[in-house]
Amino acid sequence: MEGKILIVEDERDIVELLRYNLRESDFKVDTVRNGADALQRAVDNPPDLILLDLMLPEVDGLIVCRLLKNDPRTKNIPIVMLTAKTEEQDRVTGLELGADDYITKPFSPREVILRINAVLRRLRASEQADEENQIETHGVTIDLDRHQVLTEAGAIDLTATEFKLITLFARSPGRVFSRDILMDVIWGQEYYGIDRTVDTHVSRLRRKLGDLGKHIETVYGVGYRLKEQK
Amino acid sequence: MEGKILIVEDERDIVELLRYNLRESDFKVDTVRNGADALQRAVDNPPDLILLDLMLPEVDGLIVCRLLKNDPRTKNIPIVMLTAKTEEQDRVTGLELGADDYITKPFSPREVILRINAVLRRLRASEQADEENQIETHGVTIDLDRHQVLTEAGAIDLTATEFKLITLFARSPGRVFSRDILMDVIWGQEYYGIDRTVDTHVSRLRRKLGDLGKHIETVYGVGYRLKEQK
DNA sequence: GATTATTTTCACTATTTTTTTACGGCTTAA
DNA sequence: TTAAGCCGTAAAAAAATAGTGAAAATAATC
Repeated sequence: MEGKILIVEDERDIVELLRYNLRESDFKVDTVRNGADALQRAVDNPPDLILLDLMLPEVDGLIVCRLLKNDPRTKNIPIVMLTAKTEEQDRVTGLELGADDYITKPFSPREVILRINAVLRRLRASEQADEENQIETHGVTIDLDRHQVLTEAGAIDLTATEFKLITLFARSPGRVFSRDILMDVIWGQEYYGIDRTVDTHVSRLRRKLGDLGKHIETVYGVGYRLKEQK
Repeated sequence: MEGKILIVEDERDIVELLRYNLRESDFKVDTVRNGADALQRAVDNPPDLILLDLMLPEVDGLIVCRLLKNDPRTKNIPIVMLTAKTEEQDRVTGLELGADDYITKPFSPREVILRINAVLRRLRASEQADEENQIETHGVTIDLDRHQVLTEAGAIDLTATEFKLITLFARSPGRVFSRDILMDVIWGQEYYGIDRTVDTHVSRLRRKLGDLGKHIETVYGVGYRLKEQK
């Protein structure tokens, strides 16, 4: 048994599609059709993960997400939001309200399964490693609050993209990130770009970072990684 | 080669437009003109992605989509639907069932390519994140996240092909892989090379791996295998 | 609304990997 | 033992991938 998923969705067809495929993948499935029931069920019978539609009747999915994340009894349950493409534009902010991932419609069952697994695994991994607002590596400090990289020589300012990159690298030193993953994590699912773009950012990042930049390694044919410090 | 695309579309002009542009972008293209053929072809000669017109003669594209997603042999093939703008309104709900993306007509070839790449990338990214990340054998660890083989003496860096090889071997210790199978698994079925190529990679792999390399055995007249550890 | 900063794309070069070639040595079966 | 088919591997050739300056496109800011 992989875990228990609570689906919060009002369209029957989608519920059925998801239910069927999640069961195939050994998840236990529970469903409710509106936000009020979701809150209730999450407390009474807490799932391991909630699949939450952004467009719900009555109470908006975003509100539900916020309420779940504000309630100490449910705040630790990961939430994956289902959003329609057209909505996405203005509402991506939903992610900032505590959701752990989002999937844009239309989506294939396969993609849903993969993302759920990814979120659950990420959660397990981070359960031990507590979130910090500073990351130290190779003698420099990445300060997430200040949005700066602090070195002996002084502070280095980075653009938003560059900062996301170095933060991602520094959180998992030694781990290789493919360009696919980088685009997915940093630019999001809706990004249609070419991978030379990633190279350009890495290139500038290396230059700006000076010594730390030398520790960003290219893994030919695979991606990039930050050298682990010894 | 980027991948193989199956176009399901009855209008010749559109087929030609798509075929030409996809080939330009290094996709292999296969086409059928109706739903029944699509189902058949998807099983017989599975593509990496299906471009499916919503308006098909006889069987509606939506039905085809559902059938494809319900058949275990084809359910994992991503589907991008082609829809006319006017249809979109009333049928968006249906589209949300199982497809991975949709494109509204009229569309520019460039947009189609970008979207196809994005869908394929998204799946690759999720898949990659989903992998097991370590294999232990003969006292060394193959770390998939780091893309390195870790030994007591230190980390060994391998090229992409070498790494695929040792990973394949290590996942099935004792099993013999013929050169044909290796080429199929590692290079893909479209590849026509000579078997000396495989030897060259194995040769370099053995050298780079040191002690572990000694455990890669040649099975004369058959192929290679990684010795099972006792 | 203009200006500035950032991001993305493009074009080209540099680098690294992969494939092929060529040939000597090895293994096996009769 | 020996011939015929296999295999190993240097080295060259070909292909693939990565780096990067600069231009173009976007986004952010004043």
